[in-house]
Amino acid sequence: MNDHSTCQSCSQRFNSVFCKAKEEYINQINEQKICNVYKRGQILFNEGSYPFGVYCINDGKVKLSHQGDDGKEQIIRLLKAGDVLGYRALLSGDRYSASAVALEDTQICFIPKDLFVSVLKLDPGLAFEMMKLLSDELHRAEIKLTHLAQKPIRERLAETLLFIKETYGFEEDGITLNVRLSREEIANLVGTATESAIRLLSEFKKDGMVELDGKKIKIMKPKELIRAANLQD
Amino acid sequence: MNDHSTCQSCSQRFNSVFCKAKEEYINQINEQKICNVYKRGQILFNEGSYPFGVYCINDGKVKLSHQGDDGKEQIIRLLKAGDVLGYRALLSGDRYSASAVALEDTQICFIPKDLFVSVLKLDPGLAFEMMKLLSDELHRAEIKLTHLAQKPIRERLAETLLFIKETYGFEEDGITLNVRLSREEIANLVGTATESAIRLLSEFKKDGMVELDGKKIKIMKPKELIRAANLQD
DNA sequence: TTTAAAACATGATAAAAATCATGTTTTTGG
DNA sequence: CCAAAAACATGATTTTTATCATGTTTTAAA
Repeated sequence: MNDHSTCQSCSQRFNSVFCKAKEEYINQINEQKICNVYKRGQILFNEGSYPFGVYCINDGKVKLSHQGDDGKEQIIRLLKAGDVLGYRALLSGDRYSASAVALEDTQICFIPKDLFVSVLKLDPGLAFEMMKLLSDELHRAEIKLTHLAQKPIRERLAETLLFIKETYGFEEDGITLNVRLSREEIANLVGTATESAIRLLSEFKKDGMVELDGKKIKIMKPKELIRAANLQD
Repeated sequence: MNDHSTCQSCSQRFNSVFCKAKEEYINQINEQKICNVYKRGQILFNEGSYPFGVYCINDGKVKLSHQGDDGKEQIIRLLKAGDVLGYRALLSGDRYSASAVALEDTQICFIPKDLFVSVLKLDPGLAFEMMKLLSDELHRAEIKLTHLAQKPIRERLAETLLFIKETYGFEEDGITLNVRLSREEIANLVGTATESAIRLLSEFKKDGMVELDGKKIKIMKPKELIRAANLQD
């Protein structure tokens, strides 16, 4: 568990969008921040409600998901220590368009809206990092959008497993994905029916690319998985 | 055709991301901007090349599209007068991840990278508007992503027609979409095969929702089209 | 203006993916 | 620890969508 008693000493400080922010503003943020622990499954905020600030993950994992028109969940982002969330709605002046739920017990600091916005206007370093973050997210979303439109589910599942690896890495053994997601959540990340995700995971297992032990997924043949994802870029 | 002899007097100035930028910086931009006319079909920039600045549309229409892994185009944005493009790659420090092509004869000003970035760092008004723009684009991309994953093609086509209407509006008659897109382009906007887009447009015509005259598309029953799009949000 | 190419249209077929059905296993709350 | 619920798994079926094939119309260049 990381030290997050103060923002100044926070282990994630230079691993976050605040990396270039001036000491002076970090101190201000430190004074107004509110730290909290969210249990697995707890909701940080709900689609449709108003943002009162941004959330900064100190330790843990969070999923961000849209509710589709028919009620089906679409997971649009996976977040980890150092990641910030809740800024999209805040900057657009909207309600939240997605819900955030802790995937495991998670420590999160909350920074009030007014403070965040005022610092953003005063500190070009933070503002620029924020723009970079938004640009990167936009890029990721556009790539995903293209793949959803053009790639078959098998390739998208392989890509999703690689994406989970990129985001959360492996456990100590170096092959087990370091997060516990249900098959349904994997399907909602891929953008497919739960049964299809289950079926294809079984196929991947039969092909020896992965090993499945409940929610533990081991990547046995990363190169073949990359091939199965059929990534050009 | 709009006056774009100077940025100060540009008809799109307060209709763009520069609306809150300080006069002083607008003057600087005015001195370094380069105006150009692109003919229909001409390329502004190509996926994979490096950004040297941002483009500001004074008059005309532009499409922004990804090349999918198998070479299939995916149109990710439609742009019009007042819109800026090329900022995503520039802010991320990447190459362009999409290509921009003029959909009709289009007047565009080019603002060099160094100037744009320095003004962005000096002018919080511009920076904040930029963040808003990025946030709105991210929102749009995430909604589209969810719909691609969850909605049938018929609904997505209806939604796309409504989106085209929102973006480019109608001709003087108040019912004809004010842009000429090929069936293939419409398909690449919806994220489907060209034949499917053609087939469903014919269906919409049979249902009396639209009228088709070559590339001219008339929206006859907007309310039914909204219903066909099955939009909850 | 003519003519070749591109775009459009539509039917037939094939492939992909969702849904439905059913049984098994794992989780979880009392 | 046990029972109920949830999650997982897999086969069968249906629906959706893409692909293939072919003919027509439009567009654009010589």
